[in-house]
Amino acid sequence: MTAARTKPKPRARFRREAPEDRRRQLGEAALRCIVKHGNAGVSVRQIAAEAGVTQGLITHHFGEINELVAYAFDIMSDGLMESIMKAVHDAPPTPQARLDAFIDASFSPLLFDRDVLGVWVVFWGLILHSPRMSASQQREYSTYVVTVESLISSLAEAENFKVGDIRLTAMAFTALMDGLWLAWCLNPSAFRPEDGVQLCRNWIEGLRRGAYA
Amino acid sequence: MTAARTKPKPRARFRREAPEDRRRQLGEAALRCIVKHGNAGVSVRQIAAEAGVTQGLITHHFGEINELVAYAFDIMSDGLMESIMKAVHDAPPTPQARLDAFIDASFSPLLFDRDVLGVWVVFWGLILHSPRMSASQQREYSTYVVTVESLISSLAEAENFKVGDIRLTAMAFTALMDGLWLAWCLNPSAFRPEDGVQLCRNWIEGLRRGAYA
DNA sequence: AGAGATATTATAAAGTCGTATAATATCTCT
DNA sequence: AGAGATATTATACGACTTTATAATATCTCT
Repeated sequence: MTAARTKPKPRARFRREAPEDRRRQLGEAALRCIVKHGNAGVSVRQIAAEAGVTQGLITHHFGEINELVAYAFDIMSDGLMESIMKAVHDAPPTPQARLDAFIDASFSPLLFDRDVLGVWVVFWGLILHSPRMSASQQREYSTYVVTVESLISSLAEAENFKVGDIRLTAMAFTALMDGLWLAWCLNPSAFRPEDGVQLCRNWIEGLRRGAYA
Repeated sequence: MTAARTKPKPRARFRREAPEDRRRQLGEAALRCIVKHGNAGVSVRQIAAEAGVTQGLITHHFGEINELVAYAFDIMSDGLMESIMKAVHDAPPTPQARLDAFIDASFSPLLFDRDVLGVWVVFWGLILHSPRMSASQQREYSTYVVTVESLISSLAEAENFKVGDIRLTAMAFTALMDGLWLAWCLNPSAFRPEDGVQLCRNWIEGLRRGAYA
């Protein structure tokens, strides 16, 4: 035999990175894959390719792929929450201005985005079938609602109107915003983001007029 | 050769059915698979097994699997819409009673159901990536909003209050209900269905008080 | 500079996926 | 009752999936 029958493929060069860095890279690659292909993007091979590494690395860092996806969810929800909170923080310190900033940020192109919903829809699907994902979602939802509660009750105090059950009311407002987000992303020609902002303001106006007392 | 090397498997007996019947059977089998396994349930083999037929039948009746899924979406949305409209139709013919019936039906166990949301989440994921699915969704959403518009404007007329943009307002109410549905299904301990009904009534109360004029 | 730790690659195994093909059983119609 | 139409089965193929394994390159530390 003149030529080697087995050609030992030359091993690719690679950088060795800290586990936490690599985990984050993989998580972000996962998000990009989900944006591009939806549920079909949740695949060890695709994510590894997107991150520019081999598949074994995912097994090594996360064990099973579900763990990676749950981690990606945490990255994503932390990021969104952070950008909203930044907007609130940067607003003038009046209850009205802070609530407006919250609404505006929610309907800004950063959040009010088909790609973002695409990722969330995939997560919702997993949450319904995985306790691990469900736990992450409950944490996320809870902190979100608490924030809304606080914004609303500050406004109520400042303007001296009554709200019956603050927690339920905050969940209603959250639901309204999520519902508008969903409807617009599924069908962007239905209304404009500004219309969504206005509808939220109308809801607040109902609150002022005592509809939730 | 004494024994036959190839054992020709005896062909299974089967009933030959009208195409429209078979299509519906396959569509309903698809829905059951999606309920059971979420996105993972969308599979030619699984659906065929669920329907008790072989895979080729799906190709034969639908060409590609996406077509079957779109058909399943139509079955499902028609069914839900029909059950809501029945409730409205059975209510006393006053605007208030009809709107209440609409709300109550939306929060009844038939609709306010994790399994139902599970199916919709899968559909949403497909809608975002498939023009075919998107077309079906737009039809569905449009008829839904028109219904809400009609219920709201009847009430406004009867009680003599003003609504600025009926269409946008109807979309807000739709969004609120969808958002509550989503939140509750993802986390059923967050609130009770009755709370959801109350929050919708509060929204209507805001409408009455002119918050959307 | 050399050794130990481990992050990373390469590769294989077993299974599922969607679609295409040809054979055939079932039904309808005359 | 027999023939034609077609709904249905069985099977094959190639691409993709997840997970497991052993070999190895890279880095850190002394």
